[in-house]
Amino acid sequence: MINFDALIIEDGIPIYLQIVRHIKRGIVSGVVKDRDELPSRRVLSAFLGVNPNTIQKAYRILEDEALIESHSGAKSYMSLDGARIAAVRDELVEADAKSSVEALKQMGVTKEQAIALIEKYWEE
Amino acid sequence: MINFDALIIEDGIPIYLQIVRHIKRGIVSGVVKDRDELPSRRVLSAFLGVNPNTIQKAYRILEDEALIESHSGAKSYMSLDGARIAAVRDELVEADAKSSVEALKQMGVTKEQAIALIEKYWEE
DNA sequence: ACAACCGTATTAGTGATATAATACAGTTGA
DNA sequence: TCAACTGTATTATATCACTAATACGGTTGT
Repeated sequence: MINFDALIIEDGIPIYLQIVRHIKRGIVSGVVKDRDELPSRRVLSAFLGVNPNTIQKAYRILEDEALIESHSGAKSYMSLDGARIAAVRDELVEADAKSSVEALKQMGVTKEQAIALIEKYWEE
Repeated sequence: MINFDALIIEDGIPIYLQIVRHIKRGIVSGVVKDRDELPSRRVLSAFLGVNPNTIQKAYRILEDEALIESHSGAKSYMSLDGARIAAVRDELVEADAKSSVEALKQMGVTKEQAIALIEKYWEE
C-alpha cells in the first residue's frame, strides 16, 4: 500500500498536483513499485482531509499517463516498467534542477555559491 | 526603467506572483536599484499582454512590503536599502535552494548527484 | 448471497485568478 | 494652462480549483 505519511499539503499549489508529484517522487526513489496497491479515493481523502474528487482528479492524471490501472469496483494499482520509471525520473529531476539553476543564476548566484547552498541545506 | 524583457509568463503560477518574483530576483541580482522607475500599470500590462488589474495586484504586494513607492498621479519607484535587499535575497535564495534539495532528496538523489546536476545544468 | 467495499459520475456552490470596461482625481511637461 | 499621462477604484464576467452531497453499478470476502 502506497504511503502518504510524508505528504504535507501546502497551499499555493493545487492539491491534486501535489498528490501526483508525491507519487511520482516515490516512483523515482523506488519506494513506489509496480503492482503496488493505492489507497481508495475515499480512504485517502479522509486521511489527507481533502475532498474525494480531488483525489480522483490526481489519480485520473496518473491513469492518463498509464502509471495507474483503475477498474470500476476494484482497487487501483501502480503499473510501472523501466521505460515509464525513466520517463518520470527525467521529468522530475530535470524540471527541478533546471528551474533551480535558472532561478539562482538570475539572482546573480555563482556556481560555487549554488553548490555551497546545496551542501548547506542538504543537512537541513 | 525596470526591464521585463526576460519575463516569460508561464501558466500554473498566478501571473501577479510571477511579476513580483521577477522584480525580487532583479533586486537580489542588483539589476534593480533604489529609485529605479517602474513602468506604469497600463504600459506594463500592454507589454506583457495581461490585464492592468493584474499588474496593480503585483505592484500592490511590493508596495505592502515597502519595496515600491506609489503616489496617486505620479510614477512609481523602487524603494530599497541594504536591509530590504538582504531580506529579499534570504527569502528567494533560501526558498529556492530548500525546495530543490527537498525534492531531490525525496527522489533518492545523493548529494554528489545533486551537485553534478547543478554543474550540468549550469552550462545550459 | 450480500454487505462492505470499490471506481465513477453528476450537480451545486465557494473562492481565487484574470479579463474587460469604465471612471475619477492627482502629476507633470510642453 | 492643459493635454497626456499617472495611480486608484468599481462593477461585471469567465474560468479553475476545491468542496459538498449524492447516486449508480461493479468487485470482493465472508
